[in-house]
Amino acid sequence: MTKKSTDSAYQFEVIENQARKLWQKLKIFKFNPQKKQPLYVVDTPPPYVSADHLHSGHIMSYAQAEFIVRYKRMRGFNVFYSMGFDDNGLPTERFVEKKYQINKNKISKSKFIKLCLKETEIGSRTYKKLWDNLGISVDWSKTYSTISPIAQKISQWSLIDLNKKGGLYQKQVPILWCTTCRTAIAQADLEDKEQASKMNYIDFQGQKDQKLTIATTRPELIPACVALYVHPKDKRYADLIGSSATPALCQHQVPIKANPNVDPEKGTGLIMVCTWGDVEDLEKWRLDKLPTRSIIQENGKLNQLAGPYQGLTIQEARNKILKDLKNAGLLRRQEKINHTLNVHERCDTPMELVKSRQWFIKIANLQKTWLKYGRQLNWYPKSMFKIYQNWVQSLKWDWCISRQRYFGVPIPVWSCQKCDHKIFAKIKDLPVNPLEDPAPVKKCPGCQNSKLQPESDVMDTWATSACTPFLLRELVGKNRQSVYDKMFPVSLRPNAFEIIRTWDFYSIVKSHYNFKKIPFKDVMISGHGLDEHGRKISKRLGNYQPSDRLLQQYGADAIRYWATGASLGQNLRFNAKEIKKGRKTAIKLFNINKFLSIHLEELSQKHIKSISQNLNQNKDLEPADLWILKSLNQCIKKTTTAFENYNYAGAKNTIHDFFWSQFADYYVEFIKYRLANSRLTASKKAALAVLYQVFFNIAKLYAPIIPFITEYVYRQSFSKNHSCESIHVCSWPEKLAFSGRINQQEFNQALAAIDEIRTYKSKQGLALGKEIPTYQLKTRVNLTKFRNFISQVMKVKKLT
RNA sequence: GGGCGUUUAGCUCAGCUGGCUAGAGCAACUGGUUUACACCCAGUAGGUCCAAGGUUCGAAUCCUUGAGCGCCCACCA
Repeated sequence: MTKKSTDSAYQFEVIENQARKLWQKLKIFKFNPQKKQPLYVVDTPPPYVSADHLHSGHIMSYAQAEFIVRYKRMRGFNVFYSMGFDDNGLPTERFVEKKYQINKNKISKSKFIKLCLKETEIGSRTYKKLWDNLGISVDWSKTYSTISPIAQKISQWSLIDLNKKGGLYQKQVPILWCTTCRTAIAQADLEDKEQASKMNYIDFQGQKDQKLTIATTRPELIPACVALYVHPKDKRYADLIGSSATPALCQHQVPIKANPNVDPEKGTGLIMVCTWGDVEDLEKWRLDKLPTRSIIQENGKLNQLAGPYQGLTIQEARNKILKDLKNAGLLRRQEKINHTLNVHERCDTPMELVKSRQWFIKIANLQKTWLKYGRQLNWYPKSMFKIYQNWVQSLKWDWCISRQRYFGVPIPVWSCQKCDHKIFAKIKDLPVNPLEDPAPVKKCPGCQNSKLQPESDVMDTWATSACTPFLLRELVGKNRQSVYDKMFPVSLRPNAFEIIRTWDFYSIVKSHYNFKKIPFKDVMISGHGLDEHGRKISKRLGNYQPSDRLLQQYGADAIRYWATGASLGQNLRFNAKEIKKGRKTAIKLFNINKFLSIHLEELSQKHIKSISQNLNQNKDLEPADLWILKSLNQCIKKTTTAFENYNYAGAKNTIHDFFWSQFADYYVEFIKYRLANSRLTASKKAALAVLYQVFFNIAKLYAPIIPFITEYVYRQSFSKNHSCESIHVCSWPEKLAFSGRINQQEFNQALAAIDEIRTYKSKQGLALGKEIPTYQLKTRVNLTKFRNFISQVMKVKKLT
């Protein structure tokens, strides 16, 4: 008993460690495919292992989804909750390049891949530790990584199948290109970035020595100019249509054409079309079958067509040509402007259009299909469908899935060098790497040529992660056929809003081609974690605390509690006070548990057994008991509805109100005088039974949100009388049956009377427990019924 | 230019399909060792619910218009 001073205070380290060990030992979260209960399959976003700065935002979004997982588990679902890691593709490669200050082109492929694998190993360990500490209830025997053989196999299968269904093609076209990463990229990989630039007004040479002024922000593309355009009704230029011009500092001639899309108001009304400066150029080039003068190479440097600018980078060429134009007197004027550029989200490099041979999945002209699927999903919150819709409607390009990179899933194809016939790998051989493995046939089935070229490109990392809805069941295996079949489509896809246009959208694309089905039923979208000022958390700003330090400082329960602070889809500011509120809640539960156990200690096993029984036979319940039970039932109903709608924030608010304002601050105070009786009266027994039942249910309601302290409470006070190994596999609370009726309004008057006396004592500077001889109530209350109750609770000898 | 979200107490936010005097936590102030808890308890003060108009017996809540903030998309000659 000398240890009492340390034992009697709440120490989250001890409590949380105990719970972690218990869950591990009992394998509470292990998926059991043999269970009869309905399945609930969660398609958790596999985090990029290359994130080396985990912060409150990561904690927030994974915790929010996990509240639902724990709730569903208690609801009796057979929950499948696995964790994957997304470790292939550009994010990882960029991370490795930055960390080791290298460039993929200056290191051997095998060395580079080795480094990538090393970093992904480190990354996944970091994440696993964080998730364990946070109490993310994953079945760790069901993990995958997107570079693992099983993921490669499914990803390659999906692609081959998609090809059979006509969704795949290879083509040499101008494509979005990143000159830093030296790979093709997709529309979804672009990001907006505002940049200061200059609008340059430059004179081209017309046929009759006229000066034709064009405006451009990209003068380095002048050597790539293939035509000039005016609006057909623009009087200023009407006589030019059909003639030609010579771009500034160039020798070649370009035609002057008319197109109604040209806005006479913008610039000079005379525009240059280059191959290819932007999407507009591309359209006119296609439409009018213009010649190609492509000057930007894959490495971002200019080629021989650029003449004196050959070998320069885009920026160098821009500076030099502006200087030359100025010297030649062809630069009329410059205007400073701010414009938004499309940049590659991984490296901030402005996107270029470069002609290149790539693999595509057909998505661009199927908007209606994608919207149809989108409407079939249950979006939580509903408004997130709009983001999806918005994106689908803005699709311009087919999905370019080939990347000229190293660390990814290979495209499982060989091409005949003679007739370009495509030979796909055999399904039974997957996963394959065409660069290392033999082709499935010796000769081209088309022309009998024996020279087969292995594909060297890898896939966009999203092309693999988009397969997770049908990858998860592979972790269970086909020998569990009945479960395997039911695991797709999955029940829930939880993710942050910024990957709706990538992960969610691409998953729908894959699922459409491969199965003609929606990939998931419910989508739960989370917001962002922000810093305390509402700014986006970024490594560059350093405006965050590392997640492991947060956990050490506050404990997992407290931080999880904070994560309930944003309603679904909303951003959440970091707020240390809100975390402390979580800790206070844990402390309160800890202390009430202590209060309960002190009273349970006095009882015999037989009596404890009896108070853990149903209350519907108990004839001794008093008004306060009935009031709290009725209130608990309302709380259970409201909390359940909230969780059913993925509204963990509403659930928390409901439980919080009930627990603090009604249970802790009132009910526990109301029964103290009954418990103080040294004899085990019927009244005392009733109070203990209600205290026991209500507190048990509160612990269960809180369990999905603060799993550690609730597990502690369960082990301490309830597990002896209930068969569940852990509170997290106990059944979710349902409406309690009890005998007796209560007039809620009448009882509310008694509560008002108690408040009145509390205020009086407080204003008099009296302790609440101080006995006062007499008090005259102003509140109208049925005293014949409640005199004894009020005067006992408030220690008033004579109440009138 | 288009879309989405947001605006409620000093701060961070709840307020569902319109209905009793608009709530919580923190901060401030006053008081209190009360047999679970000083990591506590009780109380006090603090709000033209962004603005204007409309619907209604009644609006923080619904409609219209506008403003501020944040995000996404488009344009970037």
